[in-house]
Amino acid sequence: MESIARKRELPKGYILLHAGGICNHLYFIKKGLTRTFYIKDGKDITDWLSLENTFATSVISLFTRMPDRRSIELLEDSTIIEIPHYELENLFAKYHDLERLGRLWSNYGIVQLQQRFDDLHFATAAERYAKLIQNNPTILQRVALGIIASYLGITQETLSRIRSQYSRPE
Amino acid sequence: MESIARKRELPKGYILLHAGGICNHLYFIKKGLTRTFYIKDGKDITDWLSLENTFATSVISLFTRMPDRRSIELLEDSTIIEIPHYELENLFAKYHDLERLGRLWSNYGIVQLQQRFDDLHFATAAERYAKLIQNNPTILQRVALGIIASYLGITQETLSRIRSQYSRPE
DNA sequence: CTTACATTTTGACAAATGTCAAATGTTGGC
DNA sequence: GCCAACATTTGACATTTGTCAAAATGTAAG
Repeated sequence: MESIARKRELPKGYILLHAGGICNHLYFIKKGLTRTFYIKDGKDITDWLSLENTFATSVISLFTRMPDRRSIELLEDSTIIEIPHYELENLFAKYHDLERLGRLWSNYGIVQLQQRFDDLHFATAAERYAKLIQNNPTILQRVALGIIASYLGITQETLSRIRSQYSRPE
Repeated sequence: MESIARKRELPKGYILLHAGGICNHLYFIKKGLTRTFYIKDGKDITDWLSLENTFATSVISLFTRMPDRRSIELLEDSTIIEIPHYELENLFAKYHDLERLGRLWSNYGIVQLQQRFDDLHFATAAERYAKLIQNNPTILQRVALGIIASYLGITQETLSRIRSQYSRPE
């Protein structure tokens, strides 16, 4: 297995994936924190945050083998296990049980994405913020507010105002 | 194969999946059109539209085996191929090649969902509408505006106003 | 300790979208 | 053709969120 996955210790700010490229790896975050982001109309949009023991990648690029606008950046010094796309595919082709694991992993990804989709679809900014800190109380200590705001689909100023409501209940 | 999947001719308005239940089927829409929807704060929210030759299901419920708030309703008389969850799993367990197909289908689902997620994340209502009619010019003739609006994450009145802008360019 | 820089908050105002009600348009029996 | 039921548009106004600028706060290096 050591020939397939590669462990890397990388510093805060390191770019795992550059925008406009094809994503050839699945990244497992052993320690640390990444954000997946892209630039739209000059604005920096954070698409996803991956904490320790979760995966990061551009799913669109990994699965379609086409370029994607997303980049992945380390927000802290991190330990990353990177697994090349072709190694995964080889394993899946060779071992039925691993293919099953791959399928279940994809299904789990759909469920997570669907839940975030639902939030964005018809939840208010305040509801989304409440859910985030409930599911992830430590995130505020680790990620700048501007990034959190963009992750939630709002501006930093709006998030700041939601927070000030929060602390002094009417 | 005929013992696994079941073909059904069903009328407009038929409910394929009831809210609060566990979704035990993957539905392939051979002919017709379905919407997946749920009620939030008394409002009817259309989550997904499945045209012919695509699938409909509650992915959350199908994959987690837990109840979900979503229902699936036929918007036209339709021909549905329904495949029970356990038949799928049996096939996947038996045939590695089918498991691969299942995995690739899930990956394709992620890509689609990611694209809709991106739209909702930081595209304006007008951008989302433009994309929908570009990808699916016939949808307006087949689906009521209120449903389209909710699918796009806006109210019917806002959609109506976006449309009137559209027809007379400034 | 203090300067320099980045982050967060606040203010004033603009733009986008929602709400509710009424008017208009469309469709399918009878 | 006419009516009833339903779908769509329009109007007036409220609410939410965004924009831009400035002030306040936090943080790290010398």
